Amino acid sequence: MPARSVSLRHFILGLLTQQSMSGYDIRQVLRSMGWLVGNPSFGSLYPALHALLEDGGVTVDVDARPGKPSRKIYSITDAGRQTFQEWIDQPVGPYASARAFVMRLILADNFSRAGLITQLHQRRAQVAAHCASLNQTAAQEDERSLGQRLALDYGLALATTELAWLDNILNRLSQQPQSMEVVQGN
Amino acid sequence: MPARSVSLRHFILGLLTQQSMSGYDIRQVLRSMGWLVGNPSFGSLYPALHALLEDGGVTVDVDARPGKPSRKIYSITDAGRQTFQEWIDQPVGPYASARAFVMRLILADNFSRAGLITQLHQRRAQVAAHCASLNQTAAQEDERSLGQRLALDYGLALATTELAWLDNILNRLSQQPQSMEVVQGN
DNA sequence: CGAGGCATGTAATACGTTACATGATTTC
DNA sequence: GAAATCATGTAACGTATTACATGCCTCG
Repeated sequence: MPARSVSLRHFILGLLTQQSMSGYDIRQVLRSMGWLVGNPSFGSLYPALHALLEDGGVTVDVDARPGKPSRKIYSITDAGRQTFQEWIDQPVGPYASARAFVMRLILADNFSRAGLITQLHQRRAQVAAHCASLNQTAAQEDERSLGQRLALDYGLALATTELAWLDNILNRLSQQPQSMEVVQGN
Repeated sequence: MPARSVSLRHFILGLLTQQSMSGYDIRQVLRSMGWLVGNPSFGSLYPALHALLEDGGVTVDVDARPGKPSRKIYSITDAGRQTFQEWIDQPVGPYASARAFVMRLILADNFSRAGLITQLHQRRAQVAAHCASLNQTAAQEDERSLGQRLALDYGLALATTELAWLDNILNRLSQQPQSMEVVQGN
């Protein structure tokens, strides 16, 4: 019973809670996010879907369109929903990458509002810890190569921005607890 | 002849160009960078070193310290240096993650100054492209979930910061072409 | 004397990428 | 008519994670 990270499978489930779609569609969504979630190839996408099928997390409907290549539309089952909920409810590990966080962000609609806020707080704590650790490393008076100094500076710049962003969103969320249009201002 | 990314092996080689060290030491360096380069476990570190040994990229010296556990100090060979140079000279792929970039940054000392600037420019171009792609996605008037809007906003915030950071460093590098203390001003 | 750090390793497993394979349709 | 897009899939390969296994030293 290994505590798997296995994000792709769960991510697919998350997308399917919002809408039934084909493997190809899923890839389009992923692509539209650019780098953010990586560019999973079909070689990982289709096997993931097949695995989900076997586990009973999804069902297929073949959409045979005369003339055009037929599509396989995957829909999530109740079991799939439950699996997904269990996954998303558990806190992200302390070393979660930005990518893992973004994936959860994209599926934020599947959180309760409170769940979303919890996720954001957890991320905040982790980024803050990362920041502190970088600062600590930077403060050491070891000889350090130019590259290492650059990398530390880079990491701190990004982490600082992320903290500010998180605070910003958390503020908006607590100020306008009913609005869904948190990101509308620009 | 697959164009491998195989970063860990090359990254180890890069570290060894700066100093001979043991597997444990390498892990310490990695740890000191926090998230930036991930936390490769020994399960990947040691096999990587063994593989490098077989390929003749490194040599070992056993440092038997009476009383204490003996350490295996790895040193890079000429062949290893060459392998590393070839790797680092080739441009990063268009989908290189921040992690891949940071790894190259840390090894920046192994670039010529011109090489470093080239790397930074390449990264700049890629981040700019990513940024543009996110903006394009954001501009589409599709219905979009809260999560997707949040993720796009997040990605843009980070990408924008990264662009600014890159410009900043590139400026300093071109203004003070001889100084190594580019990151000294905090 | 127990916890945690130092120091090395192996084996099972699962995961993703790359390349390969197919075939129809739309666009230039 | 060639190239790109839609649409699905398989197989080989390499790689990382996890868990396991060992042993000594130091600090509290």
